[in-house]
Amino acid sequence: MPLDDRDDRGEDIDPDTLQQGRPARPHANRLPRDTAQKKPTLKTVAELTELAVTTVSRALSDDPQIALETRVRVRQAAEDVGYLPDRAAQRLRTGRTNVISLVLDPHEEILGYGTSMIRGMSAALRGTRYHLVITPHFSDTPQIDPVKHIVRNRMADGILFSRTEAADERVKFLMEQGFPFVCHGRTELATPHPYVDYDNYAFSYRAAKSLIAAGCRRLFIILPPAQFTFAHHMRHGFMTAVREEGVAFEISDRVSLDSKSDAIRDHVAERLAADDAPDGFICGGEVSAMAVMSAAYDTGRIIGQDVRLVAKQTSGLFDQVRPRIETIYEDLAEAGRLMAALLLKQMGGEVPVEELQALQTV
Amino acid sequence: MPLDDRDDRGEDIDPDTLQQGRPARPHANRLPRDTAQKKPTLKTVAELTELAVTTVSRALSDDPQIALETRVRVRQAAEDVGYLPDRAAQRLRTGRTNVISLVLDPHEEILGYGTSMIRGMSAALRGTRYHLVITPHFSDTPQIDPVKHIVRNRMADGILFSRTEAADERVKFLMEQGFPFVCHGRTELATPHPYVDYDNYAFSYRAAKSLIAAGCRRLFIILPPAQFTFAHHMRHGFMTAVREEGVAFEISDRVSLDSKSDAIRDHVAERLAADDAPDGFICGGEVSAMAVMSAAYDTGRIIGQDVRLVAKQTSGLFDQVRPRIETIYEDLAEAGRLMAALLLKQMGGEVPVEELQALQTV
DNA sequence: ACATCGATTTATAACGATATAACTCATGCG
DNA sequence: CGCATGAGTTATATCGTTATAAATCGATGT
Repeated sequence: MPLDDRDDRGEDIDPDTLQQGRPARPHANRLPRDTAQKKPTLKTVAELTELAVTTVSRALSDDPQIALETRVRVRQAAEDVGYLPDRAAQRLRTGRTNVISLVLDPHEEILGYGTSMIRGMSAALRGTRYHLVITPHFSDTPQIDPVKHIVRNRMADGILFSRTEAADERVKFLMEQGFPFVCHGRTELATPHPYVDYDNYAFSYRAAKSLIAAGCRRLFIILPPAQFTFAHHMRHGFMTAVREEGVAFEISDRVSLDSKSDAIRDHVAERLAADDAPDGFICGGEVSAMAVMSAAYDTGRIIGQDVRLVAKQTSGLFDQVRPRIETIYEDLAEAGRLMAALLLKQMGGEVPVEELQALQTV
Repeated sequence: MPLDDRDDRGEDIDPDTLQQGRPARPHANRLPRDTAQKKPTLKTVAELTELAVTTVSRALSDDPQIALETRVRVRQAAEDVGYLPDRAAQRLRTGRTNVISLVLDPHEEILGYGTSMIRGMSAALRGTRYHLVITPHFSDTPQIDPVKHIVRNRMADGILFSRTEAADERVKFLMEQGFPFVCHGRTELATPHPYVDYDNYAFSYRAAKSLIAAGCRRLFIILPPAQFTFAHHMRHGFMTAVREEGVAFEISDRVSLDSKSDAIRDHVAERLAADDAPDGFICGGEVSAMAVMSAAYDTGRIIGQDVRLVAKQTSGLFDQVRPRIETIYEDLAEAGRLMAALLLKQMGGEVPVEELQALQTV
């Protein structure tokens, strides 16, 4: 790899940083003396060192064929003129972008979601040649659109995404294309694929057991929309627990974790007002948990006494929510770290797909 | 502009989308017949139409010099083979990236913040040649690092960012470089620059007036860290109101909007336990408002009775928070829309800087 | 008939990097 | 003395696009 252009070590102090009145001219020279009227390229360094462009290129990528002394000299010259390789040219020639793209739906439920995950991914990518960029995607267009766009335009060398569906088009597409990716959540496709998932079966199993142990006799669970694989996992864990214990239950069919929070609140409030009102709630997300809490409040129920609630916690939000509720933590920063790590591993060379799968326990 | 590569119209139905067992081969042919063993380029289209590469290029960019009939023919042929211009090559040749970069700090306070803003920006960019990508930045490294990186490596044609400081290094740098940008929030630099800001003076002025009108006699405001310009605005609005009304007040010096929410809660709880406890709180952010609420709860205060709270609302969170609190809304989606629009205007040609400044009223 | 013009189309040269193959030139060995 | 060896360096071609200048050709005007 040529000059490490990732960390902008702050060694170039602009002396004119304080000159306010000066009109902005495009790409004003950064160096005190007018060494660089325009951006330095390999040619610039080549002329400076009286070597061929090719030699400079190889020297900068630490090719052992180039004499060590030459490599040092070139590296020094390159740094002197502030040479940075042109990403576009590198990309055109090599087909590599040095970019990893996270396709993220800045959905309401995303609250802490994206944040922590991004944090983990950035951490895992720090020190590598790769940059993380986020491509926003909104649920009003097909999930696969941004993915196709990235692949076709080679906007990245690898893709990360979440909200994986049981028959995920993105997974199919990327597998076909042989394009590196790791997704958060599994599919139910026959072909194995790389993923990082959280044990949502265990989550709702444990949540249900906990509610029942606390005395709840009618459980209500709000699931993700059915197309997401983890909806099945959550349902399954929930069903196993309620069957084992033989308590009444309901699975919301009118609202999902992705519903507007007002809709969730209204629906829950309605159910709470009924004769057969549930006394225990399970929410796989923070927004829906807030909605359940407001519904309880609005109908005069006290959380922790009249009704109980177990929610999945992915941010620090519930640390400040009162009354306190029971939460089960999903470490999304770790998930992000893992996803990026597995992607790197995958791009590093042929790896059996089993080594690219990870399940986070609750 | 050549073929619109933004919207992946879903016209290519992969017939083998269901073939699971098939091993993934890199960039398998998408078309039924093996027309394209490899990615089609201008050359491909040129051969097909028996025209020169140059002609095809110009035809696709709707050059009036090319006969209309030819343009139509070329466009058709390009579509037939699924031609998409190579971004890297375009970028190398033209120096344009067709990318706009939002540098975002996925900070805790960001909750709804980023989400809405991104939504607005995406909306404003829809239908243009530009793509929005988000470059995450964490507060443990200088704010200017990712900006420098983007400019030096020409990772984008324009930059958007938030959390503007009074003497913002990024603004200075970008002005010097003549690089297009719009920031959320103003600086206090002498040079005027493009920005979109919210009237935070009015926010805290109105918040304070409202609390006083409701009977509060000792106001407590939690400000952003002092380096951010809007900290000054908020302070000023607050001070004006309390002076006009002659009530007691305190400005938190131990915690800021960026403090960990636990720290805010502990501090507020401490103040609430004191003899001279405040009875009215103003929070410029959602996380800190939650912290104030939990502190009130933990010390046995009832929000809306014993103490009051006015918070800035940027997401739907407070719709579900109970008891309800008074909020003042800041429309971040609109801010994002505006920022992107002003950036486009700026990149479109020389525009007086006054036309690139916007202030959102409360 | 010939220069000129307008409407099209095209050849050529970049943009900045790297993969490939070829070139130097001193050294070692038979 | 000639030739293979190999370390070190370099020339050339190419990635896919577009800016620039030039070429083609029938039609027009004098």
